[in-house]
Amino acid sequence: MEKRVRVRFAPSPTGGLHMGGVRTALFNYLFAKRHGGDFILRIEDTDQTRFVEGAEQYIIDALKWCGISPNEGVGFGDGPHKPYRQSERKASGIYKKYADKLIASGHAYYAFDTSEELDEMRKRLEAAKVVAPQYNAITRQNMRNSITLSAEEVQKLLAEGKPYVVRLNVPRNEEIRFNDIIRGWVVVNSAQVDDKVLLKSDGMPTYHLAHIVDDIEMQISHAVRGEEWLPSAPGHILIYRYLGLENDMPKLAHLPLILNPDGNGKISKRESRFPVFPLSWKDPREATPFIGYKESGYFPEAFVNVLALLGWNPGTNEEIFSLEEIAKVFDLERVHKSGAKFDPEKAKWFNQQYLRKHSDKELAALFKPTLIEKGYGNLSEQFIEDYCRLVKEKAQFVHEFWQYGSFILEEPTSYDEKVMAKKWNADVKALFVKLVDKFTALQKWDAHELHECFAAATTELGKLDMQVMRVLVTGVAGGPQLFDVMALIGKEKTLERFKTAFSKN
RNA sequence: GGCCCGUUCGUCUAGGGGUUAGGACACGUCCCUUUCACGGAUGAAACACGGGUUCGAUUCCCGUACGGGCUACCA
Repeated sequence: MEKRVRVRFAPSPTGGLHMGGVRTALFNYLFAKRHGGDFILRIEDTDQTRFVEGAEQYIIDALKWCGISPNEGVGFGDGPHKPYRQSERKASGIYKKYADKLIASGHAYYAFDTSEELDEMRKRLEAAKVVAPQYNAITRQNMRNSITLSAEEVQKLLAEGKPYVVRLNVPRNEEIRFNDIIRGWVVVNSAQVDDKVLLKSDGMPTYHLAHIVDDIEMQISHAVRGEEWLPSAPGHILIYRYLGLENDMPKLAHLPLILNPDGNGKISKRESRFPVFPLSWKDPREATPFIGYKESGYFPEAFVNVLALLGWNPGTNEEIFSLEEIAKVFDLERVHKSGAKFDPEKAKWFNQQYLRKHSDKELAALFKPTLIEKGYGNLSEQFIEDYCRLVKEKAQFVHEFWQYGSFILEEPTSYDEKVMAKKWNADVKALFVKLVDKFTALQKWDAHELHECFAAATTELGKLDMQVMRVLVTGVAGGPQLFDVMALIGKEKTLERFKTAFSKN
C-alpha cells in the first residue's frame, strides 16, 4: 500500500527565509495538497551557534503571507509528532538513541580529534597533494577514534568525559545509488563520501542524523529539498541502510536552484537590485534591513505564482494560477532538472495581472494610506475608487497609482514643453478659449458630456488637439482617459486649470 | 582541483527520432484611439559544440565546452 503523503519544510532559523526557501516550501505544500497529504513545518535548530533572533518567527510570518500553511508544525499548531523543533526533540534522547544503534552495529564510531588535529590532518593532506581532504576510510586510520584506539582507551576517554563526536563509518569503496524523483538514478562511490559527523561534541545531532531520525519518526513520505543537498544524499542513504530503514525512507526529490538573473550563482540577498525576501528582513547582526516583496508592493498571489512557475509548469500555456488551481495539477515529475534564473521584469508583469483582478474598492483601500500620506485624507471613498479605476490599467503596483494620477489632485506647476513647443500658438489658444466657454456652459459634467461637447466644438471650430488639452489640464503628456480625468477633477477645478493655463502660456 | 547535477529564443519555458521547433516576459512595427492606456496583429530571436546510433537527431548514447551545486563538529 502506498504511504500517506507527508512532506516537510525544514528550514534552520539562521536568517530570513529567502525566495529559494519559499519555493521549496511551496513545492512541498503543493505536493501535499495534490495528494491529499500533510505538510509539516519543522525547525532545524541543531546549530546553536548560528541561531538568529527573530528568524523563526520570520519564517512563520513569511509562510503565512504567502498562503502556504502547514497543517502541523512550529507556529501552526501541534500535531501527533510534536515537538517540531529539533532542539526540543533532542530532550527525549531520540537522536542519541539512533546514534547508539549505529555504534552498536559498527556503522558509526567515536572520534576524539580536536579541531586543531582536524586542521593538521587537512594541511598534511593538502601538502601531500591530496585534492579533497576528508575524514574517510583512509584518513581515519591516522586519527584518534574508536577504530584506531583500543577498547580500553576508548572507555577511559569516555569515562573521563573527553569531548567526542560520533561519525558514520563509510565503506571505502562501494557504489551507492538512489532514484531521485526529479533526476532519476544518481550513482556515487562511497569513496567520495566522508565519515559524516552524526553527533556533535555538544551532544546535538547534525543535520544529517537529525533529519533522518525526524523524517522516520514523523513518517515523512517524500523529502523534497534543494539541489544543494544532492551531494550529501548518498551519505544519507547509508545512514538509512545501516539503521535498517532503507525501505521506510522517504523518496527523494532534489529541486533545481533559483539563480541570479544576471548570471551566476544561486540567488543571494546581497548584490541584487530586486527583493529576495518575501517580507522585509532585519537581521539583528546587520545595520540595514532587506526590503521584501510585500513591502515592494507585490501581492502574495503574484509572488507565489511567479515562484511556482520557476522550475515547474503545467504543460499548458496558462500562467496565471491560484494556489488552489496549481495544487490540482502539480506534480514533482514535471519539475525541471536545471536551475532557473529569476526574471524581475516578469515578476512585475505577474503583479500587474493580479492588480487587474482586484476591484476598484479593494485597490482604493490599498491606495488610501498613500493618499493620506500625501495629505489627501479627506477624499470620499467614491472619489478614491474612481481614481483607482482610471489609473490602474497602466500600473503594475498600487504604489504607482500616485505617480500615474497625482495630477488629478494637484494642479500643474509646469506644462510639458515638448507638446507645447510643437503644438501651442496664439491661434490654438484662441480656439481653446472658445472651447472652454462651451465647457463652462455644460449643465452636466461627466466624461460622456465632455466628449460630446468636445466633438461638437471640433466640427464647429475646427481641429482641437486632445494632447494639448491634456497638457493644459494636467501639465503632462500622458495619463488615463482625458475626459474621465476631467470629470473626476470636477467642473469648477477643471475650468480654473484652463484659466491658469491660458494665463501662463 | 575532485565529485555530483545540468544545458531549447536575452529570460521563463512547451515539445520530442521526421514539427514552418509552440507560448509568455522584455524589445521592434502596425492596427484601434483626435489624448493616454489597455487590447489586437505582427516581427526579430533558440535546440552549446564534436563524434556516434539511425534512412533520419534538437530529441537516444559518448565525449568536449560552459554553467551550477557540494567539498565543516552549517544547514
